[in-house]
Amino acid sequence: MKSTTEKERAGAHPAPGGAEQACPIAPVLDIVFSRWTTPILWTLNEFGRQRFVELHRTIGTITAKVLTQRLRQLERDGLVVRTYHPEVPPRVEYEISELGRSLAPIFATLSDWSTDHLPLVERARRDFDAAAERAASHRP
Amino acid sequence: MKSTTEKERAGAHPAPGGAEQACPIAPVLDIVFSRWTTPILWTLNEFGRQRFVELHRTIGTITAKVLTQRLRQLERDGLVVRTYHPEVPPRVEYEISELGRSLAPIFATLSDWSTDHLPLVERARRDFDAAAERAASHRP
DNA sequence: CGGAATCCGAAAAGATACTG
DNA sequence: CAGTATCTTTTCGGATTCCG
Repeated sequence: MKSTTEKERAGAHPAPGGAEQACPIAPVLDIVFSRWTTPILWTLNEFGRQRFVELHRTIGTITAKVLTQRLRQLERDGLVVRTYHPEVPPRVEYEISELGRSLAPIFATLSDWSTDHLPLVERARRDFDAAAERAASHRP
Repeated sequence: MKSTTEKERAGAHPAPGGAEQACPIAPVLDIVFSRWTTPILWTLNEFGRQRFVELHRTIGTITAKVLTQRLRQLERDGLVVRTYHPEVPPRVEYEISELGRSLAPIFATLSDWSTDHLPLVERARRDFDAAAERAASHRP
């Protein structure tokens, strides 16, 4: 048995479900597009090397525990490089790797899509909710 | 109070946390890159209009409940169009919308990245695990 | 057939306290 | 400073049942 908590090891990925057969990009989701991995990668890609606290403050709402977990996973997947400086007080710096930098165009495309189409999504939501509201009032 | 289950309404999105400030593409994650939304969108984009059971079989492992939930969300966000045919037995068809189709280039880019870099990720994982293994054996 | 309602277990995330 | 350990809370997906 290892000393680390078995359930929270960096390698404990969710589940190799069956959607992977039907959708070729499903594996990428677990690697890049989890709740916090994308903001982390985006921040490191945008602002360059940062130490733990800086990263923590930049992202803002994430807890230190979750930040550590996600950073470990990203380090294991080779998207982030962790550098430990054995000083007092200790200093740890994170930077995006070459492999991680290869995601930059995807982030850029996503950002463009966001500015172009996000308003349409919000519009669609309002329409949908309004229609549902009207339908509900017709049969109480 | 509405008649639908409050907790499971299509509009019940997770949480407008604070990561949205730091990362401009965070909002897109909840819309497009949830566990099942991507396979659903990809399938509809690839194979065209399908009815509920077809979609269910194509994706394979998803349960009907979750498929319904995600389809509702996608419909609300305007990425998917639902067509109800009042017949016996009832027939419902889903197809990707114009807005949903605008995601196609992103999916293509992601697919390319996957084939190019996924092996490197797996390689990095093996290296990381091997290094961790060696480090662990040095201090038992 | 295409759902909706309900109950349930696993997993992620959050909060807090503590350490080298 | 940079985590780890532990506990609690929230969320998600799965299984089952029932209905028009």
